[in-house]
Amino acid sequence: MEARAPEWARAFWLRRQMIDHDRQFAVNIRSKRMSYKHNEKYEKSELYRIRHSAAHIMAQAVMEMFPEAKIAIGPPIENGFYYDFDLPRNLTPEDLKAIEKRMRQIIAGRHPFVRKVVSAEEAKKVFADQPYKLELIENLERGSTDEHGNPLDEKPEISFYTHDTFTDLCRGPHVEHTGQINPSAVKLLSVAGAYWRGDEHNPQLQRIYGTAWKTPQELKDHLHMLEEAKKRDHRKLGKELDIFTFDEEVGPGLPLWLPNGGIIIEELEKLAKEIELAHGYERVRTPHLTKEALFIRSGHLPYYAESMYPPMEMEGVRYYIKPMNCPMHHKIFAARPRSYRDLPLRLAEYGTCYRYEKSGELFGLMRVRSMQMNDAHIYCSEEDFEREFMDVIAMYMEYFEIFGIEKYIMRFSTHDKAGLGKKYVDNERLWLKTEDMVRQAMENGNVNYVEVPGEAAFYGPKIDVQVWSAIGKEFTLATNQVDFAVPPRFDLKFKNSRGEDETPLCIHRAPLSTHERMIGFLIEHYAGKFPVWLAPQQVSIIPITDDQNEYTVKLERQLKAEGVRAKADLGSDRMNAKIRAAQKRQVPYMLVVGQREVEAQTVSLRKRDGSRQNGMPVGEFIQMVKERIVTRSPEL
RNA sequence: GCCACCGUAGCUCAAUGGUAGAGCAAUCGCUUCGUAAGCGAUCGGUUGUGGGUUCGAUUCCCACCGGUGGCUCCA
Repeated sequence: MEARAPEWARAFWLRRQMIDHDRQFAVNIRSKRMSYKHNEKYEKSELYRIRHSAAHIMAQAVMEMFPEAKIAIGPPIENGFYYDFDLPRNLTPEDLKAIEKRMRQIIAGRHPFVRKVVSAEEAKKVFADQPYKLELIENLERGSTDEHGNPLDEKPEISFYTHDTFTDLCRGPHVEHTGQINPSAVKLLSVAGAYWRGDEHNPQLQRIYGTAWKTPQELKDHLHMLEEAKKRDHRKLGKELDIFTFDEEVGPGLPLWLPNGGIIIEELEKLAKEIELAHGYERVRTPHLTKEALFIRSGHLPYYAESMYPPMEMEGVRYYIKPMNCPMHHKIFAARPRSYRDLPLRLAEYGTCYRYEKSGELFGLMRVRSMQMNDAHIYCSEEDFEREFMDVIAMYMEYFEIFGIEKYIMRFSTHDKAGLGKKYVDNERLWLKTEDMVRQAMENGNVNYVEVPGEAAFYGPKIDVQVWSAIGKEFTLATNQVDFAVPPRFDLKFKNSRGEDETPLCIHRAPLSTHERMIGFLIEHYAGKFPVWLAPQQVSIIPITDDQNEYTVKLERQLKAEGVRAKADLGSDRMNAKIRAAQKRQVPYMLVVGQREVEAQTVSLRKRDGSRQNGMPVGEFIQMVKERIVTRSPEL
């Protein structure tokens, strides 16, 4: 008999895998305040000083070009730096070239960076006509936040850094003199709009992004890496591999899944159904439309209206297209009286939702307006909460192991005080309580996570799994959310063992994200080389001459009968061209058949990695493919 | 939504103030070949859409649509 060790316990070897070292993101596990984007090691590095100094040099060049420019902030970032300016006119690509050229001249001057601690009075005098700097100085004076808007514990010193003719309010550190920057390892990349202090109600500034390295070779390598990343961008691969398309007349953010994409969706749903069955979920189905009343009750309308498609009116009643499935699932819970014996009730649905994302936020498949969520709602008592919550985490692990997903961070997204009653339901006591429940569960399960305040859902805290797209954008893939707020609004109740009414907690979870984001992510994760079970076409059968056509068709029939996605390639192309075509489509297996194979009833197997196995008996090949498919093996 | 840039054939790209070409793909022939492109022919575009300037606009200007890089926002 099996000891009923919590099923999720085995998953927690994960500890060491949590952090993406390549990105130099800091660990800062369980640190309350630090964003995981901070990295002390980076902040102490020479590269950081080089980039920080390059930002100042760029600001000098811009000030020379526009003496009336107002300067904002210019920090180093991952792989580079930026500086924000308020300028009399918009920058052009030619301006960037001129600024870059001027930067090289300044660098050649070998100007020392000189630090000077000043009083707030003095600082204000120097920056009297620099409103953004004045605002920063006032903040420093109050000791409330640093230049990133992060809260500070103690009142910091106010310091200036001066090189050549340029002085900036800055905490440093910098290189000793501009000559320590290699002028051929610096490059300005782009201009972008950016709101002052990241708030869209503030004026928009012009941000210049640049990159800087120690050597020209490092710069070259970095630019090369950016090029390589573009090649694995799901928007490019998705087109090349015929997975999805967008059509101007259909609308932005509304993907059309091509047959190949349809196959991947089917496979993912099959996987989800298997795993959810094993974890005790039941499948339900709900409409895409509901009356306004439902979303008023759920509380989505005040908090979420901006992201919803506008209502449509029929016979005097307003209907909304659903942006999420939860309210309907709540109604299924409420469809009949519930006993504690019914709990935990786990309702799953690949629900289709529509959200009106702002046009500029759309991003290929990763951010769309129509999506199918790997959704489920778990209704449970408080006592069952930890087990249920961690069972979802265990499910993440099961999936991530199948996909070989290793680079991610679990983000514990909590509320912040400022958002209470605005972004978040106004019940601080329950926020603190449920956050503590999640924290405890994660600690007990020994799962690593990073706590980030201000990222919670409006109804409760959550554990998000953060991943990065090929070109470095961060996305939430999976999510596991606590909801203490909505079940009471729906008046959800169950009879506990003492015969009393109790309100269940609700866990919203989406381990496989949405089809859209998951597949966008997987395309990049695999660089288009899907494992056999997910590959839209698994086998291409290629005759060497027309004489083998009959054998080729027979093989195709045989493979299809075994559930293998095989296709005979009978065109008039030469074998070599057919192989090339299959390679470009990333078909895992090519079966080349000539006279020898027909006679021996074998196949010559070529895998997409180029490896070959000649004279393989047909039965042996079929067995191998089926084994790969059934076990969802990552092996080719 | 905001700022900037971009939009030529299914795809990748070229060209010009005098209405556009190439390669690949597709189609049709020829070729029958042993592990990443055989040869030839044909087809394919009101240069994203609408307006304006001009004798003439695909090229210049404006608006809209769509995309890209950011900001804001998020599964």
